[in-house]
Amino acid sequence: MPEGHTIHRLARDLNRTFRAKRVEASSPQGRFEAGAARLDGQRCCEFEAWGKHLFALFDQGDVLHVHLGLIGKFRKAGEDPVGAVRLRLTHNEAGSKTTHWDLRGPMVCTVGGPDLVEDVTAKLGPDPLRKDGDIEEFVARVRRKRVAIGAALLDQSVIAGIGNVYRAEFLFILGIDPRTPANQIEEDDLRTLWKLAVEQLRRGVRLNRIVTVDPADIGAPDARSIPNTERLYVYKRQGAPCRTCATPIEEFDVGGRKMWECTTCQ
DNA sequence: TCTTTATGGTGAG
DNA sequence: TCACCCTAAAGAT
Repeated sequence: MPEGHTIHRLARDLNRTFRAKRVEASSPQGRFEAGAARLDGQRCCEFEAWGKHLFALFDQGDVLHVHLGLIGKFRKAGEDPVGAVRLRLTHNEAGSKTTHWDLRGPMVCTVGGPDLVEDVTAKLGPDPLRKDGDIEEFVARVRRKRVAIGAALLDQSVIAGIGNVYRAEFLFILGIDPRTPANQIEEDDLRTLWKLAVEQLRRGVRLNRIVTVDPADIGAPDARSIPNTERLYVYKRQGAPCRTCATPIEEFDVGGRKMWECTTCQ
């Protein structure tokens, strides 16, 4: 379930276990044996996220780079590895409980040197969840794009961390047709879009799930209490009535991925 | 118990 | 544009 909020939440949770700690690394599945052996026994400085990319920095300069892709998972696990565990990280220290984190099905899992973070992030746009995420950089990058705004929002070199759910939801909330050429959107509207991304992704990190619906819209006391079936405005809701105007939500393709919109509100 | 689908991205053609 | 990667939840049977 990985859009940017998932990766930032993972970095936060992994830091709680591993920051400034010695790490045991292994590859029960065997596909990452050399990399795990290289990291085994090293001290982790910290985990860091940029968009959908996760890094672990080690004190000798080594860097672990993980990208979950569509189906990857990185979770706390029990004593015995289950299934194809690419990488297991363990914190095992006298005086504290042994903790395992298991990585399965990642699109990327590699180890490199100190330049790895820079090499990867040089290709990425600003990340609305990072302190260095720059709104003007976002505006400039979008305005260089002639593709539809719905495609531009999925382009990680324009804005890092947005996926197929958030792009559909943001464009609904702002009343923008996904097919509008990116370079035709007003700068003020792009700034509003960035601020919405900051606010929404922060909520995603806090709740550890994507909830874009305004609680007031459905009479809920707060975002946390919104049930999963009511947490989104348009994503995967084709045929269902728009929560604002009851027009049936439509599904079509934008930028090679499925998109949903309310043709009345957008 | 089975089949389908997915919040992603790359690389071949 | 499409096959592919190859996990696991959700849906179909």
